[in-house]
Amino acid sequence: MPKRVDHAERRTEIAEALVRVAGRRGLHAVGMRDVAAEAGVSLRLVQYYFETKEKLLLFGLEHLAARLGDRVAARVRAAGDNPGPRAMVEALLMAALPADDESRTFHHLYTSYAVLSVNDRALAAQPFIKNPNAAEDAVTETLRRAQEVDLLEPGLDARLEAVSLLAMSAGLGTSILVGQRSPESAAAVLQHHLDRIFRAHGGAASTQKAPE
Amino acid sequence: MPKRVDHAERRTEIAEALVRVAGRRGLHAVGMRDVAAEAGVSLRLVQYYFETKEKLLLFGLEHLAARLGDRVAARVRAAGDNPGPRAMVEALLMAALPADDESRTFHHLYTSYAVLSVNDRALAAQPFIKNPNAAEDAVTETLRRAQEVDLLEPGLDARLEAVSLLAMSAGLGTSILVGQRSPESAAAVLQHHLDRIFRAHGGAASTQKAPE
DNA sequence: AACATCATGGTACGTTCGTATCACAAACTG
DNA sequence: CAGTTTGTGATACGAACGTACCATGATGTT
Repeated sequence: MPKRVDHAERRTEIAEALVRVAGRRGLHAVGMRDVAAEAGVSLRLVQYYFETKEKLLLFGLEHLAARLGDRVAARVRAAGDNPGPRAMVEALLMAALPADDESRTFHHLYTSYAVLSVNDRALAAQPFIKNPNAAEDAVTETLRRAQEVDLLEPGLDARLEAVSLLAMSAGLGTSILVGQRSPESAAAVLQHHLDRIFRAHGGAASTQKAPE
Repeated sequence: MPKRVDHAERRTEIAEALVRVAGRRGLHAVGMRDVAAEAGVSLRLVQYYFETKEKLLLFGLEHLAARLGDRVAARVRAAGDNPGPRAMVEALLMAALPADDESRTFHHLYTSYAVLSVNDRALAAQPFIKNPNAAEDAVTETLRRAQEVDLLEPGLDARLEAVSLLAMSAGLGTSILVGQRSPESAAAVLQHHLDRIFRAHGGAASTQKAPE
């Protein structure tokens, strides 16, 4: 049986098993044995590809962040081949809302990791500062470009608006997660705020009606 | 030694020990023995006053929510004997930001519980829907009163603004918690957004200095 | 004074968890 | 073909955890 095997691929499979089972039962309740069972391999194998649980968790977080990034990028791409600034920002923010099962899991686990990172130096490093900062920069840059072609209300501070939007999106995401708010109502709140920032004008391709 | 003892008081002491130790080491890492040690009692005692760990956690959450409520109320009261709507909203939102150690612990643990509540029906019930809804109602009501005396920019939807503000505050809180943003910068973002909603006018006692 | 009840301590039990160990077959290397 | 490396299984081990059990002194009641 033991043929040569691609470690990276194997690790990814196991990490995805981790994400699945953690999404179902909560990150705190996941053990090595659960991950092994979910991945359909033996406990020993999980140990073999990640020597320790902490390394598994760490890799799981990186994997999760990467997948989240992919997802956002896909949404932005899906907004059209040359999307306007508003459509782009909208896609980015909406992708971050836990609307479907997959993004719900993302949000749930990302928050779980965030909580762990408060007490675990190793988890804190990258994803909770670098990634949000990247998102902030991206939104800021998009807003700046919108400003240059006069698509924004005058007198706005692009970075400040970017931070506000992302904070709002994150906060709304959490309230969806705990069941306080529906995804639709959260999306409406975001739309409303975008309406306030972007100038209303005739024929743009962004504020259509009901998204999926 | 065994004299008659006030159970409620005892339970509160233990719950506060739970909050302290959980704030230090993370909720996931707290066991009965840790709580007992922190409270300076025996393991048996913790078992005696809360038969099961789940009940301890549940009570801890209730206690935390109540203390958080007290804290917000105190901040609002501290805003003056008859604070204007803006000062009131400001106090409420700022109190929710993890600026000092105590509110940092609040935010940390509240988020921990929120994550647990996704998979634990018993934890979900009250605090993550009822309390936020109450806050939302309070802010909405305050904004409505501000509208009546023409303190807001015209044409705003009070409830929508309240939701936006609270979501932003929550999102900023999390980013402070994970170390992405400073409390000062988060406060500035909130102030900026309040400036946009409330009409600028001469002598209010709220929007003092410069952001960043 | 006798007795029930309350508060508390100590400790044992069964489980689960992360990790380590032993064993072995397949695949590559020379 | 011999030998080393690599992938995989089964299982054992020690620690920690939540809970249960047993004991006992203090308090209140009759």
